[in-house]
Amino acid sequence: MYSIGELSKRTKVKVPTIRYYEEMGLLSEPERTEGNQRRYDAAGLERLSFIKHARDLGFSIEAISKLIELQGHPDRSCQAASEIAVSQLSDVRAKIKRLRALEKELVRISEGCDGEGVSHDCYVLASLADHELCRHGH
Amino acid sequence: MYSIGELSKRTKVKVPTIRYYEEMGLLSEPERTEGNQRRYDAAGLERLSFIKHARDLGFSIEAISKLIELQGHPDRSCQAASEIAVSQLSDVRAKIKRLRALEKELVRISEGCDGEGVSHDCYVLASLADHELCRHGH
DNA sequence: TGTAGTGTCTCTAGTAACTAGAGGTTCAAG
DNA sequence: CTTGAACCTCTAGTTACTAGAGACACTACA
Repeated sequence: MYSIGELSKRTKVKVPTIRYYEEMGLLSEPERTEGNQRRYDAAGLERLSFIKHARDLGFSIEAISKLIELQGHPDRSCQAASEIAVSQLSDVRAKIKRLRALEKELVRISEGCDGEGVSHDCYVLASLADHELCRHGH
Repeated sequence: MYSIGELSKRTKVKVPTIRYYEEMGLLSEPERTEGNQRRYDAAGLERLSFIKHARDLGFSIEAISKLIELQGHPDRSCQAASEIAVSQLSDVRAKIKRLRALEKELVRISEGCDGEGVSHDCYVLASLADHELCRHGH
């Protein structure tokens, strides 16, 4: 049996975050000692590792909830799981695309100013004030 | 003079967001009609456009505050502005890098499951449960 | 067995950048 | 002069946590 602190060390999830996951229903309520402290078993540790890994991959709490639901029904079709993963992937790709456009624009803006002039002539400020100066859509 | 709704249409910033920016100190308090409604002038419109553009580029409210500060002192060095832009750029690049790693991993995970099996054998679920299955660091 | 020190408990509030809604007032067109 | 859209303020909700207060529990050592 692990205390919440132990679990935290093993999974690298902070203690308050573990309690938060419990409140959100991602972790089921563990046993308690007589003194009301949480004690986790191996299943609790596994579950938390799953959550942590999914969060690291950017899955939302909601998505993780659904995935956990599925895990609990090993006989059910895993289409939903596949869909969640695919949607997460397209999410990530959309973000990358957008960030690349921003990157281009920021490079251009930064290059226009070496920081040695005076605010009045600053290309950074001018670029932000006037969208027309932008080369790429964003 | 523009009403808040007019300003909203011209800048594509939603009305409550404009009020929010005012509360955050990004926009100075505009004049009011006798009936207490906000009325903006050309300067207000320009300022809001600046904010909108910067937000679109991912600058934080805090960063924008600093940039506006600088705009108000045209004689001051623009080094700070340059630094803010550069830091925003490296932020964006870091995000892209991280998202690329996630993308790779998600592609791999998604490809392992066509959604036609059963949850018990699902590669998506297995991958999330076991970090060891991951090829790339994240 | 006593005690010190660390870990844990619950609860509230704060973070970023908004968004939504309630309940009431003002403006502008016809 | 009326009607309906736009506006006002205020509170609370969103996401995924994080921080802090004040109190209680556990463990190791003397």
